[in-house]
Amino acid sequence: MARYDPKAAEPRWRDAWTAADSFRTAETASDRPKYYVLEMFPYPSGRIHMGHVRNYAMGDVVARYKRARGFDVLHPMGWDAFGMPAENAAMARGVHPKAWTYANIDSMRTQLKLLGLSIDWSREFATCDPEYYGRQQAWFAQAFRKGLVVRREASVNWDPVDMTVLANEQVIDGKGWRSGAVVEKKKLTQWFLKITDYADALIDGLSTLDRWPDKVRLMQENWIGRSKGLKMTFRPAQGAWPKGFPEGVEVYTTRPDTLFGASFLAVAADHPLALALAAKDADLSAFLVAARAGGTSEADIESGEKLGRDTGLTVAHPFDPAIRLPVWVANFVLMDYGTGAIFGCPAHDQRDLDFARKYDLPVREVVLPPSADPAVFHVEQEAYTGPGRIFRSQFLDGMEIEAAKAEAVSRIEAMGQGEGATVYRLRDWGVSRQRYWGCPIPIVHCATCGPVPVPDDQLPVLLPDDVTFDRPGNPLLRHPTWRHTTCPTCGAAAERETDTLDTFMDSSWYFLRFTDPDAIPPVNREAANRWMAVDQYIGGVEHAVLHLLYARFVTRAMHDMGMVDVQEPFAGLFTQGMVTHETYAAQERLANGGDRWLSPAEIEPSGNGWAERGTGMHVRVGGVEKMSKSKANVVAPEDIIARHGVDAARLFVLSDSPPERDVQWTESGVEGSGRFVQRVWTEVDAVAEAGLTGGPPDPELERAVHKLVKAAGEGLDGLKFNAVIALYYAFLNILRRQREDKPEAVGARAAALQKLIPLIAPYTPHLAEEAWARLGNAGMVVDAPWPDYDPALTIDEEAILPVQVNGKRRDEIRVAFGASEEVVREAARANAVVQAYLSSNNLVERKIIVVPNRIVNIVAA
RNA sequence: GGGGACGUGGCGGAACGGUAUACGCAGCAGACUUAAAAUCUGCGGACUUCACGGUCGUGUGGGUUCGAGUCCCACCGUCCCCACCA
Repeated sequence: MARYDPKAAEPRWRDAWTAADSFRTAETASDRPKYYVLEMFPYPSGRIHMGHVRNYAMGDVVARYKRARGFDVLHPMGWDAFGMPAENAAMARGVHPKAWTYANIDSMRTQLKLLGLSIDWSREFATCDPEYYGRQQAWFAQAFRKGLVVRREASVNWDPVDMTVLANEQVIDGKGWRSGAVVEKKKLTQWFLKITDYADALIDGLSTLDRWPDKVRLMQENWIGRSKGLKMTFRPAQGAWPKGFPEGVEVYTTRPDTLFGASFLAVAADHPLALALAAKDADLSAFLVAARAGGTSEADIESGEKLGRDTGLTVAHPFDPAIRLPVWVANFVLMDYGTGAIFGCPAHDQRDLDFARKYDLPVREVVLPPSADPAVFHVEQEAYTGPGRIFRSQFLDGMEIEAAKAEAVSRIEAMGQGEGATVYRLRDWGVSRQRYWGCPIPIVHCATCGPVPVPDDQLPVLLPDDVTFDRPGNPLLRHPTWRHTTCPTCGAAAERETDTLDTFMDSSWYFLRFTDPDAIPPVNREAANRWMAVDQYIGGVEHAVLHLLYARFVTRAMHDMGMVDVQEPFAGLFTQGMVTHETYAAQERLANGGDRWLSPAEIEPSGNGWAERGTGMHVRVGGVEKMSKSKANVVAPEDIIARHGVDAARLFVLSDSPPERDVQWTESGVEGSGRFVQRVWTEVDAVAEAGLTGGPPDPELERAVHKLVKAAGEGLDGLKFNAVIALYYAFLNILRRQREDKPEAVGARAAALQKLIPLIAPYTPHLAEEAWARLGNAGMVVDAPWPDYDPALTIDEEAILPVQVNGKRRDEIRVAFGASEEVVREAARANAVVQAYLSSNNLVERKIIVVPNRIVNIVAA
């Protein structure tokens, strides 16, 4: 019997699919339903890694399955091709970012094609193609005209390594998401997309995304951070108030119910009042500098001391002007949230309490916990934030917290000193990047007309090729001629914007462009209506509040600009886990004391451990971690494919763990997947050798295959790839046993295999084609429909029911499937083991619970 | 500090509230082979029993239920997200 040779068969079938153009998207809409499968498109680093294999294998299984199920499938691929690494390569090696990027795309495309993915490559594009970014510029210009794009000076996150601004979402724990450098605050004039205009829509839209993980929806909701409260003004009472503050200070609070507990006001170090006072107060000025220096990393907050300065000013309490509150500047008040000022209620807010204890400010309890004694209740070092009734608060006394909030808000509103307000944590999306390798912002700055969007007939604004990277900073800014142009409106000499767009802009609408990559407008509305929304989007959870939030925003913005009809781009989202591997450290350490990590290729088995290949030195096995160059625990997809075939690799990354969890790559595991491939071939080859027909029927095998078809489809609908593969293994065990027990039942096994092969085709498509041909089928399995099943054959004739007494299994009985409760009850009563157990323990039957076809429980006492 | 997820054999994991540990990996024993590889067969929760069997077992402690890995409460542990957000 011949072994299956993946190395020979796999390229042959890839060529056959290409020759037949099997994955070309249906050009025109049919009466078949549509299905849009998309995996997050890759950054063209130059090499694919196992994470790509897993991501694209999942998408490919879904795409091939839906195709077999009769859907018109759109399954495209492209490249998220702008970004810093191309410029870094230019600076390090003198290669042009464009040449570097396109060369990487070429080699990555070659590698990706080895995976045998059912992708329509005719729709491929890169975001650095002028045909793509030019259309992005058209959208941006239109958004500018609609007022969705604004330019303003703002305090921004500055990455000193990449020398560019970062959006809030791109700062992770105080560091740049790509460079890892500690981010600085800078005042710069920047372009912003007004994502905050969509804060409510983006939160409310989440409730329609019922095929998204709850976790991602929650993360987005928290990121947008909607809170309802009161914005109100405290009027000046005493002190030398600087000019410009006749009304006093406006604060934001979510606890207007605790207004009578106020003991101070605090403004941020960047607050206009603090700045005005500091202008004439050197001591305060020094304090502001120190307060701004405090970081926002975890350690800073943990150890961060509450610091403040009394301004000497006081304000009047709105409900009782006799009460005067001092105004402080405090380091823990943030300028860019709410109004940059708060009233402090130490008894019911931990930060305010810490501050009050430090500076000896009054602590006045106004919320009485249930069943607490008002005469005794005192807050010491822990603020009380739980439920209760208001006391010591005049007209609010006796109210529950929510009622008191409502009452306080309406009184303040009636007094004209404020109003109920909703504030958000979300900030506008700063999209200016001071970099070369990105989409030029299509704006011209004119001395008389101001910023003017470039008209559509002058797009794209092309990136110049002749740029230099010999100095840090933005090459566009120092290009001798590029930025000099004329104003599109008045024709006078003018300058181009030299900032480029955040690359997250590029990935915020590419899924729309895939529906018609050659469209003249950014999006072909008809094509988008046919294909959108993406039915199944698959990618890493690390984009939960980056890409996925931006893409939702841009799609909604395009909708409101009349460009598309969809509002939510991704109807179904799946966040897959990473590929991990054990780590191996050499016995001796590096000079700096760090571990010298060894790659899996550098070690060999030794005793019951590992030794370094060549030296034989003992190897320490470290933790299981995400594959990374720094830990050397990377296996290259090309090597795996060369050794085991791509089908085994695809199968393994899907089989060994649930798809949302990390999967640990092991050599023995992928060998197991290789065995699966061989075992399928063994069964196919055996029936083919025997002539594919003849012999007795095999009802047991037939039932098993109908059950399998049902379960495999249901499992795939739920993306339970690992569970489905386990069923295939179990079925192979049955098939092998039947072949040994009833070798003559060739026709029955051939029939079973005719159903099995299309089931495995989404996972191991090359093997499936080879087997399909060997089974005598004319066409390719890629064009074969998903098998159907007879529901009557998915149930057994006989049911084996465990019999429990008081919840403990004592024996089992066999009854006809679907037998009535009465029949089951009598059979259980008649069971000898049960009778013996009851009588020897002096138990009498009280009740019998029958779960049809499942279990019987005799309740006895 | 706030929010969320998850704890099941040696390992990855499976299990509509209904026989816990399917399937895979590793391991042990055996068959085939001169031998090895490959392949195939069998055995693998703990304690106890010659055996049939019995008792205990899904992080810990309670609860709901005829019945709990699954639902509820508390705790312990691990991981993820957010974070002086008023």
